[in-house]
Amino acid sequence: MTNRQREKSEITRRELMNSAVRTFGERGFEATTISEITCDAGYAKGNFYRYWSSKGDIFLDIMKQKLKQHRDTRDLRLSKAGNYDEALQVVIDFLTSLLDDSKWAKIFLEFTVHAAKTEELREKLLEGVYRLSSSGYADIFEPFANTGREDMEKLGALVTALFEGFLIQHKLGHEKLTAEDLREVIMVLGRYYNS
Amino acid sequence: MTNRQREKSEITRRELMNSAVRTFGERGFEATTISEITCDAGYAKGNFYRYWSSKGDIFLDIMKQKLKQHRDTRDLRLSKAGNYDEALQVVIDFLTSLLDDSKWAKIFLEFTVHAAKTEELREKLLEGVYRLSSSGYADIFEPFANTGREDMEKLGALVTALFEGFLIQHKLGHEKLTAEDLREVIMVLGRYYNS
DNA sequence: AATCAAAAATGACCAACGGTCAAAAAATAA
DNA sequence: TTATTTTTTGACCGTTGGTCATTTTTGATT
Repeated sequence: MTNRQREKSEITRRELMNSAVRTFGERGFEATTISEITCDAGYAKGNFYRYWSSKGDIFLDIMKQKLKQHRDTRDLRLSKAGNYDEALQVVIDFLTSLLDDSKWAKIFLEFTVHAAKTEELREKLLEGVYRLSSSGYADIFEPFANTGREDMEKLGALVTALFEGFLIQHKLGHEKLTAEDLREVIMVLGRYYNS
Repeated sequence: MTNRQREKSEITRRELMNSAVRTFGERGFEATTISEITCDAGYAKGNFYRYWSSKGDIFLDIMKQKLKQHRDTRDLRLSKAGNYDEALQVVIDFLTSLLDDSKWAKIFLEFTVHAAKTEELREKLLEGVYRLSSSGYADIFEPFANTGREDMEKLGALVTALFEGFLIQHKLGHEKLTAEDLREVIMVLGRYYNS
């Protein structure tokens, strides 16, 4: 395989990926079809499977990529945090930044529940790169916390649960809870689990 | 239509319904097919649509029925509650009883996320018979609460969000949070929103 | 018992999906 | 020009939810 060939493959891959991001973003995970992705990019359906093994496979790629952006911003700000309350603020801002892209947050949720049905996808999702993990949160809080790691992991899991439950309600069009409410409750829980 | 005919229809409906409950319970919402439901009951596929208009339609029936059982138990106990803390306990026990049937709780969640994609199903789900609604919780807490209805509705929405976020984690096989943790957090939030 | 209309049940059929794969097209090496 | 490898194609497969013209069963009427 020459450089020129590798380049062509790389271009095709990128074209398909861009088309996938656009289409998933417009129509969600389940409603998006492989044909849509490939035809929009100017290719035939079969070509998709040279680059990804399934619809879930490419979505994991997208998810990892999008989450990384948010996390990088968060980690930068986190390096400047000096105490527990500031770390809590950074985490809350991180969640808020996910919510600002609420279309994608909802699509992630749709995919998460879909993935729970498939052994392979479920395992990948638990790896941590793809999800808000409780141990990830624990790593963030532990340096500043008064209580033990166990409590911080629980706090992390609770924050994730609240966030995803919040998303379900917004997916259904039930908007009783605001992002501000979420922030407030996480502060309350954050203090509770650090005392 | 004679009585005998109505009876026969009623029997068929019940047979299909039983088959559906069994199959949904074994294989979840998406994985269950209409053919499975009808063939297991000894009928052809087409007959299903004489009784329900879609797969989602029959599932709503099942959901309503199962939720009603839990709610009836809850309301009975609620009538004996004398103060805010006791009402909170009853609500927590209600959620725990849903969790004890965790297989179905997860299937409800699967369906909820599925329904969010369909205009018709989404609207029905918001009606309240099919879901833990924030106004329903507010009705429960309001008579005993120090704070206003707005706060109680927020508390209700938060409890639902926590519960469903908890379910997502368990669907993925991530069991950092226990039912006991859930209980504890709801107590914390319950006190916070009543002060 | 024979006839007929209404109700109940059937299953072939449809369009759509994710995914497969042998074969064609394009690019490279000889 | 020819041979080989890489890239792309699109017909095809099995499966699904849902439709509907047709058949079977039922019960009333003569």
